[in-house]
This record gives sequence, C-alpha cells and structure tokens, in this order.
Amino acid sequence: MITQAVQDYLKIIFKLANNGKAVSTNAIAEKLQISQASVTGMIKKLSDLKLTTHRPYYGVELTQTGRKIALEIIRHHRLLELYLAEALGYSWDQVHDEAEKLEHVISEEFEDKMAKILGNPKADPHGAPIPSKDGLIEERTLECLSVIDAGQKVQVKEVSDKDPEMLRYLGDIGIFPDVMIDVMEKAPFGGPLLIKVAGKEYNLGERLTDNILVSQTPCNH
Amino acid sequence: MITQAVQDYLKIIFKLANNGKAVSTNAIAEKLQISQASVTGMIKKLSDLKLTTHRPYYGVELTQTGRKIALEIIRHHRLLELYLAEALGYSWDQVHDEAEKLEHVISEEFEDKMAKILGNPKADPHGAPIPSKDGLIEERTLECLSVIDAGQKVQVKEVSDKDPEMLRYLGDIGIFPDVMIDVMEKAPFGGPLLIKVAGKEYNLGERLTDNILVSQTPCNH
DNA sequence: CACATTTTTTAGGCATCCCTAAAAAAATAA
DNA sequence: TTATTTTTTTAGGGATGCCTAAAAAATGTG
Repeated sequence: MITQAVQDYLKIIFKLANNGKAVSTNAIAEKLQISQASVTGMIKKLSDLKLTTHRPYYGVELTQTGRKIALEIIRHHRLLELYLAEALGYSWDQVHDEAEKLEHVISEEFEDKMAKILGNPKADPHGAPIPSKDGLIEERTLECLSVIDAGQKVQVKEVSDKDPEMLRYLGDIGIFPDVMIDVMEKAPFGGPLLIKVAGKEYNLGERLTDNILVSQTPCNH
Repeated sequence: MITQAVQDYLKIIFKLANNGKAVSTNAIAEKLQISQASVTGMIKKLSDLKLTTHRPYYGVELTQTGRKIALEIIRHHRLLELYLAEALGYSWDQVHDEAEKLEHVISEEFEDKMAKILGNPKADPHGAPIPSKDGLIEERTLECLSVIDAGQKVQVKEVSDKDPEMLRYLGDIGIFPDVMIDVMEKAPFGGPLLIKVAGKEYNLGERLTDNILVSQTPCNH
C-alpha cells in the first residue's frame, strides 16, 4: 500500500538524491525529523515494495517505480502551489503548507484539471520545475547565491518554499524567480552579501542566500 | 486528537441523527461499512473526547462540540463540491469522491477563500444546504419523491450525491435542484413513478425516487 | 412466561507507523 | 594498532484503527 508516509519518504529520498546519488538513512531521519530506527524500518518496507534498493552502510536509492511515484507527488505539490497562488489568491508564503497536505489526496482528475487551467506550467511560484505527467523533470545546475562573488550579475531561478517568513521578506525586497541581482560586496567568512535589486541595496545573511538559487547565464530556459 | 476517522464518525452521526435523535451504533457500522465492534470502540473514544454521549442499548448523540466539528466538515465537503464543479469544471457526479478526501485536509484559509470566490453559497451542486461558518444549518422538511402521490407537482430540492451513475442519469433527464416535476402516475407496491420533466415523461424506480428530495410548496427559500 | 432472535458488549488480535534502548559495524583519531 | 565517535541495525514497545468470536443484554413471539 502506498501510504502517505511512503509518499513522503520517496519524495524526500528523491530530493536528497539530487543526481541519483545514494541517500543515507540518517539524512532521511534528519529531514523528516524522526528517529533513525524508524527510517530503517520504513526503508526495509520500501525495499520490500520494490520502491527503493538499500545497501546497508551505504545508502538508499529509488527504483524506477519509486522515482515515478516521487515525481508524481512532486508534480502534485508544485501544481497545487501554483494553483493556490493563481486561482485562490494565496500569497507565495502560504502555499507550501497547504500543498503539503493536499498533494497526497488529490486525484489524477484534479491534477489534470489544474494543469489545464494553469496552461501546463513549467515551474511553481518559487521557481521549482514541475515534473511532466510522464515523469520527466528539468535538470538544472544552479548555484546558491551565497557562493557568488562580488561584481557578478545573476538571475534568480528558485527560492526555497519551506519558510513562510523568509518568503515574505524576499517578496518585500522584490526577490522572485527571473529577477536580476547585482552582487555588490561579499563579506568574508560567510558574512553577509550586499546586493542590488531593482535599484535598491540590501544586506543578506547566509541563511537567506543559501536558499536562493541563481544562474550566471541569465536566459537558458 | 481529531483524526480523519473521528471526523467521519461525527459526520455520519450528525447525518443519521436528523433532528437530534439518538443514533444506534449499528446504524453507524452499516453506514461506514465496518463491524459493530469497531464502532463501539470508537464511540467510547468519542465519548472520552466529549464529542458524543453514549447511553448503552439506546444510542449515541453528539455534544455541542461534536456537532460543531461535524458541521465544519460538512461545510468543507459541500463548499468543495461546489468549488470543484464551478471552478474546476467537474461534473456533478464526480465531485463527491474528491470532496470526501479533501474535506479533511483543507485549512480554514482554504475554506474561506472558496466561500469568498463562490459568493458564500447556500447550497452545493446537489442542493444540500451548506452550514454557515458559525455552525448553523438550514433545517428543512423535505419529502422523498417516492412518497408523492400521482397528480402532484413538486420542486426538486436535493438529490443524493453518493452514486455517480445515478447522478449522470438524473442529469441526462434534466433533474436538478429547483426543477419542477409532475408526478403523472404511481404504480402500487413501490412500483415505478411516471413523471414529467420539461415536457418529457420518464419512469423512475424506487431506488431513484428514494434519493430525490422534493417540496410541495415550490418557492420557500 | 420461556424461548429464539437481534443488538451490543467485551476480549483478544493484527497491521501500520512511530518510539527508545542497546548492540554491532564502520569511520575517524591518536 | 587501539581507542573513540558516528552510523546503522536489531529488539521490544506503544498508539491507532480496524478485525473476529463469543458472551451478555434487550427485544420479539407463541
């Protein structure tokens, strides 16, 4: 049975794997805020279901089937985020929590209707790519704003959807996907970044700049 | 903890109670398609939570709190049904199943946004009244079409949302809330009813006419 | 009234998904 | 190499929400 817990595990594993690397049970426990033992138990179950493969002391990987399910849930989540924002007037800091609950219960029907109404969108309100119906997802190599050097001009591609407070602040200072940022100064030892957005300057700490993904070649989509 | 199961029980009890009558555990088991023993266990829990009162061998009743929660879930359900139909283009036979899942997970926020977009509607697509935000629900005394005598003219007020196939058929022959029906003939012993809708005649069996609620005084809303 | 039937209860069980505690294995450091 | 720390596993447990089987209470019938 593909329970909600199973779906959450698959989603987390997919996200942690990045380019198909093996994921430690520990990292999963950390992300889900549960004990390592619980993860071990669940991974065993997932592997019985042929959704993951597990090499002890090495890590977990998704099978073809597991990956498919993970991508479907992610598609649900990101379509929902965009739908909530566009159709129901949610602000971009509110959509994540609601989508997190809805993603597990909506039907294919619901998914299709949203996709149609939204015109088969490619990205959610935070810039994250929406997997296609048949399980393909755009592969991108983005960098954290925190690693960009002074003097560079970059384009915002994606911001984390997890922290509503952070999103409200980013919204306030005009940081959204596609916006251009000038990195003016970079304090050493992980110090704040002085940036310029739409003519105004701001100092951003590392907790923020770690959650802003940018590309140096502005227009590659 | 108000789990989904708790919500489903409260909803069923509210619906079975009708005007505040006590509900037998058996009736609940029947509706939920689970064993009587399971119901007994759950009712004990609900009563511990002060959501119901239970007099053994007599029945279950909702407390003030229990009733409030039941009505909130019903509000969710009916708003969702209307929203799915209006905003997402669902046909009226598809909305029930989807709403059944979503009703448990949407937030107050979501509820409010739907209500606003829909203009604080009073009834769902099947004619069932939507409880207000503060837990009030329109009380109506409707009759099943199956008990109406030949020669009467009645107005459809509500149809059951449970059976998609039935709804499709009703839609095909033009039976919706507010539509007027002429009862032409009534075969004895629960036989079919010959009715006229929009100029056309149809024979409807008891399984159908039991699920159509009508009023003899057309305009009382 | 006594018997049979129906309804409800109690008792015991199972699967899921989480937990803690302690043992075992691997990685790291001296 | 040996000791220490970290990671993973095994073992055992608890809550939830369902089940079946059988006992007990209420109801219906001649």
